[in-house]
Amino acid sequence: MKQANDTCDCNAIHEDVIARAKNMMPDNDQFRTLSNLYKMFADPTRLKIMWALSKERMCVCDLAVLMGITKSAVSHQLKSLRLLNLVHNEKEGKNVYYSLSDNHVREMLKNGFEHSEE
Amino acid sequence: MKQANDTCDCNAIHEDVIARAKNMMPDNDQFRTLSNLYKMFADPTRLKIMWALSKERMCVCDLAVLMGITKSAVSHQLKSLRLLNLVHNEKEGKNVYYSLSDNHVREMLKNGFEHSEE
DNA sequence: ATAATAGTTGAACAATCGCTCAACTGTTAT
DNA sequence: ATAACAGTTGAGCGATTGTTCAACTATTAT
Repeated sequence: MKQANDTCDCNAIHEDVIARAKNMMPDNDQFRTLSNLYKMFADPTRLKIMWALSKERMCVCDLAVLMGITKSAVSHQLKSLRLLNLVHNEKEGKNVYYSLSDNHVREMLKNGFEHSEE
Repeated sequence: MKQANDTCDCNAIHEDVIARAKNMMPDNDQFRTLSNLYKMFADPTRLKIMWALSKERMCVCDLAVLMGITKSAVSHQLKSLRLLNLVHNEKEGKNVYYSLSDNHVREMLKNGFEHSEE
């Protein structure tokens, strides 16, 4: 029996099933990209930040007080969110105001909370 | 000026904003639970496994061949998914067949891929 | 009985993550 | 100018994560 893959440690049991799946399967980059998006929602702090911003525009200090962590911690998380274009910021004097980038993020949050209430 | 929180290192700049948010804010457990759900989607391997199972019921070996990793790695990930009730399994002889638990998971995947194509 | 295969499990390891701390920039007030 | 404050950044840390490896159970075939 043939080994279907270099790194896998077993034989293909249902070759037809595997072939069908392989045919439709999105490429690795798509999985990686999508998992990186979900990663942003996979931490309570970031989730809380996004929830807060979905309600109202806030500056870094507001968020820090609300979450009970340092400005630095908030800023680090905001940077990750910014890199994935989930939030954007506007500087006004000494303050930097953050808000959600678009309604898609808001929708993902809403769906999530609706599901978790089921 | 008063320090609004023990662990935070700054003063409340917009107390009204913070108060409003605090009022509506889901409790920490909800954020934690929801982030744990998203965590399952936050890894390329698990994402691929769920995508595959959204197409067809598969045994562990099928998945291992399809992903090009060991049965053990697949099994570990399936355990995490099982614990959150995202997949369920049926033993048949030597094989254990996995499928998605419900259409909600399928929908989350679909939404994700649709968004990542934008 | 024995061997072979499917799958699970726990230990171990490298890699990644989230936070704190300290140092820094930039803006405002004195 | 100087001080105070908002925010960012990078190093460092403890904790978590994903994988491999080896040992194990359970089922099937010889």
